[in-house]
Amino acid sequence: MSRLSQAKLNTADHISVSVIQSQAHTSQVPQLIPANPSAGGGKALPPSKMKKPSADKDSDEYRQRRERNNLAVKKSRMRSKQKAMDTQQRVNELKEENERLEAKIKLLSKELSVLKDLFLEHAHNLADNVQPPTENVSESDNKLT
Amino acid sequence: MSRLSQAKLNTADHISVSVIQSQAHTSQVPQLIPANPSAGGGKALPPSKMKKPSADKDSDEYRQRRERNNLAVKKSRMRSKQKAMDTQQRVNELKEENERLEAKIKLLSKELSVLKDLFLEHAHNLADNVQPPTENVSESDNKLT
DNA sequence: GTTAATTGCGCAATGT
DNA sequence: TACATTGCGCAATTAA
Repeated sequence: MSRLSQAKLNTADHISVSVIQSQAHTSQVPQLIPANPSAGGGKALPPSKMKKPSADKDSDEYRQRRERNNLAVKKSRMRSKQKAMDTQQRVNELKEENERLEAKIKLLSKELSVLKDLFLEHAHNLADNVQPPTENVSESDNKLT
Repeated sequence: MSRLSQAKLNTADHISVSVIQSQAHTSQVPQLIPANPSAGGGKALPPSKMKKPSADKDSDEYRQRRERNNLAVKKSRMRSKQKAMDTQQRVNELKEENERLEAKIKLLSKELSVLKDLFLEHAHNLADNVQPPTENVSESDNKLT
């Protein structure tokens, strides 16, 4: 279990915040947007327990960690996408392989069918001819067309 | 092409910003964090073109749009994940199917092999016996083992 | 033109 | 402690 805080917050409590990257456009100051404009009464969050009102986010170390995590995230997502593509590729390959195999089965079945027919034919011939253990094989045996 | 602004900004220009959800923990004020502390000189972004310094983000309509988009995003991501799972499932199914087909091929091949052997046997027998239209068939003819 | 769907990205919590 | 994953929201873009 996890993400409860966020989900609760943004979805339920409506306490989302947003910031912008500036430069390319808007360029404004980060703004806290209480999606709950109605909350005129109580302060949603007790400003207590703020160890570093100033530092913390400004911390050099914090930024480093963030940056590294961002890289890790990007990496992870790339892998994820690559994996998905590979899986899709695998599906295509397996499909082809399948068709190949089915074709082979079809061919083998056909061959078998032919051979079996030939066998039946011979069996009939034998049934007619193999009678005379002493002197068989005569023109009359010929039942084939 | 797209996302250039963001990529440029955060990655290259280092003008990232961050905000928090508050409540469950930190609960601080949104803070702009110029990853580029060295930029003491020029104002990165001309504060011009701010139509609504106050409203905009507070806009009721804005929140509605955001909320709708958030839902859409969630939906889209769910679908994406589901699709990935389905694809993986498909791979498994195809693999099984493949094995099934290969087994069948093996079986058919075996059958064919047997029948062919029988045929050869018969052929030899015939070669030995069906000869005497006149009387050539002699033991000496037997080249078989 | 509006809305929904996608997509890249950063943050934070959590997993390893 | 570092890196990897994952859920989430934002904004830009694209597709309906």
